[in-house]
Amino acid sequence: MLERPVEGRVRLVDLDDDGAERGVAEVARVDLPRLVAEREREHPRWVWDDTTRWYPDLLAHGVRVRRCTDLRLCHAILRRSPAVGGEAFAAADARAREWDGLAPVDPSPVATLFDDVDPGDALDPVAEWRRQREAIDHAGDAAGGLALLLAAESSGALVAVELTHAGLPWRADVHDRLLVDLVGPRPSAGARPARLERLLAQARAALDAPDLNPDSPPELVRRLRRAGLPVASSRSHELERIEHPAIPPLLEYKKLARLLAANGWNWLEEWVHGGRFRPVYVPGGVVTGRWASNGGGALQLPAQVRPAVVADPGRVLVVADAAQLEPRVLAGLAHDTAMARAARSRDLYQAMVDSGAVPTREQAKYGMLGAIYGGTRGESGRMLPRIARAYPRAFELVEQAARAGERGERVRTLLGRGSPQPGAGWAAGVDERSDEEGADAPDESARGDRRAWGRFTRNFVVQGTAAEWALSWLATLRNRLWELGDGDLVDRPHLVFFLHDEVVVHTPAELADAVADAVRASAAEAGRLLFGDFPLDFPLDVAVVTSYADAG
DNA sequence: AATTAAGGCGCG
DNA sequence: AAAGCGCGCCTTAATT
Repeated sequence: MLERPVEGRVRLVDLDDDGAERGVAEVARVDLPRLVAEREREHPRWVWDDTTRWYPDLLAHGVRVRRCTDLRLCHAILRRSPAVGGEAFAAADARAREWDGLAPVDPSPVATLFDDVDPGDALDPVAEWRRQREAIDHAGDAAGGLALLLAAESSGALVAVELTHAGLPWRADVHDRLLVDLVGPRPSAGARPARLERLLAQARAALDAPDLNPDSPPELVRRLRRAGLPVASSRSHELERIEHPAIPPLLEYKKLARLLAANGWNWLEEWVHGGRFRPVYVPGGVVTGRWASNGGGALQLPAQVRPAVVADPGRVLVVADAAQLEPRVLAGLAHDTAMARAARSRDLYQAMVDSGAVPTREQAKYGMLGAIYGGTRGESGRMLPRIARAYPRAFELVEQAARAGERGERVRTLLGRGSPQPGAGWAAGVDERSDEEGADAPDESARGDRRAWGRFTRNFVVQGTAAEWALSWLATLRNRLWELGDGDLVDRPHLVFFLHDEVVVHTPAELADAVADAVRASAAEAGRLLFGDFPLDFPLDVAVVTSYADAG
């Protein structure tokens, strides 16, 4: 257990499995990396308040740790866990509640450990660790799942910092050439590149609007209507259905303007340094347990710029993504053997067709997505009865999650992550039907609120459990990759990108096959961790490439 | 001048 | 094509 530094010294408390103190050491914070490296040989589990406050500096000193408990992330899970009475857990005493407010820090090395005042300084990690262990001990049937979840979440915290440390290999010269080829040379600040000017001139001429600002949606809608085009918005997919000479240049302008705003030269200057893109990943940043990211839009890297992600000389990228992860997870979650049978095929959707459940692959896909997201209209809605008939257990699971949400109840993932309580004022008016005012409008909107929340909880159980599979995959893979090489983290095969159901590993070329094997073995292991012996496959699409753009 | 909301679109 | 879920972040418009 590492405790926050006081006057430049860090206390290190040795705890045994029962939580008893075996000893205490103190070390100057500048000597901490060396001490951690020494103790790491015994493979301890490091317990600390928050990985973002400790690990960047350790990595900067070349120290990688095998496992940890991140009290901040574990606290966040437990306080929402129905199995441990989350609210009661957090409210146990004022001290416990203070952990609610602890925010991760931006993991620029150096700054973190050495800030004069840190909200974490007031917290007692030993006490919190004991509270958490006690909460799990009293979680009954849910204890095993929660323990696995907390371990996986903590391992994810290590991966997140390692991803930032290593960075995604990024060729600024390739990116620049790509931009120049698309829009022309970089103009002076504030000006439009040549290609955009040409497209805009065409659109302005066709609309007879010489001063049109195409970046203002309200103005664009006004101008289009004035030209006789009955549009409700300026969204591209709506414009695509219109036949008019202004539309093609406008659509092309929007596409390129978007690329330039999100991933143009400004982005390149701000986010790529020394041949690496280093976004900040935020484990647990999404309610469902998915990661979020901070800065640079890491989880929205457009396919358009992926050619710039290029392995270093002598290295390759191993890109792997889990095929049709959410339906497979749902099959396991619901113990739906018919669906699991389809999930044993490489292409789950085609297998649904082959078994006679639905007529076409497209319909299988939309039907399944509709079941998971709560679609009611279009092809999704039409397929639901077939899905319900062919896969009753899976269907019933998501239906129950939706109904629970509509009642304002909480749902949980396989390992026990709980959905949030609907906010104050949620579905207001629905219980006030006795009011003789009889306001219909609040009732209507309350019903809409309930349905929407039901779609959220329906999706929560699937997306959240898929996130647990992905975390388990990541945690297992991290350890296997470490064993494949020698030296520092970035000298070995190491993770450089993670995107919900997809990973990118940067590796010496000669280890590519071993990495591909490790990626697949880790996926199988994640399936066993979550679903035990239930027969379920998690096939991956794996590509060994020089550039990210060449995968998939 | 600074902050928030809205519209839009990229990713899974 | 969108449909149904979850995000981050850009620009412009509205509000404080």
